[in-house]
Amino acid sequence: MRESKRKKLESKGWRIGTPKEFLGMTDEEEAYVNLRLKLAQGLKTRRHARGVTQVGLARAIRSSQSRVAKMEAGDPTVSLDLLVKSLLALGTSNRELATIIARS
Amino acid sequence: MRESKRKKLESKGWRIGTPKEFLGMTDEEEAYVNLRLKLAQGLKTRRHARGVTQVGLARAIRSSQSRVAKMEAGDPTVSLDLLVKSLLALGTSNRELATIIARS
DNA sequence: TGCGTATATGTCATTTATGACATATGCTTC
DNA sequence: GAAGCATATGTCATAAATGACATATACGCA
Repeated sequence: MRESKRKKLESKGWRIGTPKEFLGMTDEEEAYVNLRLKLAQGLKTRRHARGVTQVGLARAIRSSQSRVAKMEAGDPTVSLDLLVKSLLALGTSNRELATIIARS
Repeated sequence: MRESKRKKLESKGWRIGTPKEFLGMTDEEEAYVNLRLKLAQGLKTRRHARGVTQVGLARAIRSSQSRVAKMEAGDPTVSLDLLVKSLLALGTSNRELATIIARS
C-alpha cells in the first residue's frame, strides 16, 4: 500500500492492524476498506445524481444529516449495513450494488 | 412476497416494517434481507469448500463459534460488516463478493 | 452404547454504532 | 455582508452488535 494512501485513511480515523505496530494491511483488510470507500463514493454519486440532499436521504433512512455526511466521508464508525441500506433507499438494485463492489 | 417466505424470515427473528401492523416489505427491505441471506449462504458454502470449521473461521476473524453459526443461520443480530469480513477472511475476492450480491 | 467433533441456540456484560443535536464551513444570491 | 441552504465535524446518551460462555443437538465411529 502506498504511504499516501495510508496517511489518507489514518486521517479519517482508521487504525489498521495492531495498535502497537503498523505492519501494513493484510489483503483482507485492504479489500474491506476499499469496499467501504467504494460504497461511500457510490452513495455520494448516486445521491447527487438523484438530486437528493443529505437531509432528504437521512429522512428516507430515518437517520440524520450528520450520519449521512459521515457515511460519504468514509467514517469508520458507520456500518456497512447503513451504507447498503442507504444505497438501496436511493433505488440502487442489488445488481448495481454488485457493480460497485466488483470495482473495489 | 410469498407467505411461506415471510414465515421463514419471521421465524429467524426478523421483524419487517412497523411493529404494529405488517403490511409487507418494501422493495428495499426485501433487497436488503435477500442480500444478507445470500451472503450467509455464500459464507457457509465457501467455508465448507475450504474445509474450515466454524471454530476455525471464528479464530480467523477473532470471533466465536456461536457467532459464526448465527451468521450462517441468517440471524438478524449479525452485521453485514461481520459477514463481509468473514467472506474476505475465507479468501473471497471483491469480485466474487459482487457475484454473490448480483444473484440476490 | 459411549465418545469425539461440528454445529445450533440462548444469555449476558461489554463494546460499538446510532440518532440527535450543536455548531462550523462553504457557496450562492441578494 | 447578510441570509439561506447544503455539507462537515464533534459530542453524547441510548440502542444494537459483539465475544464469550453454557448447553443442546446431531452425526459418525469404535
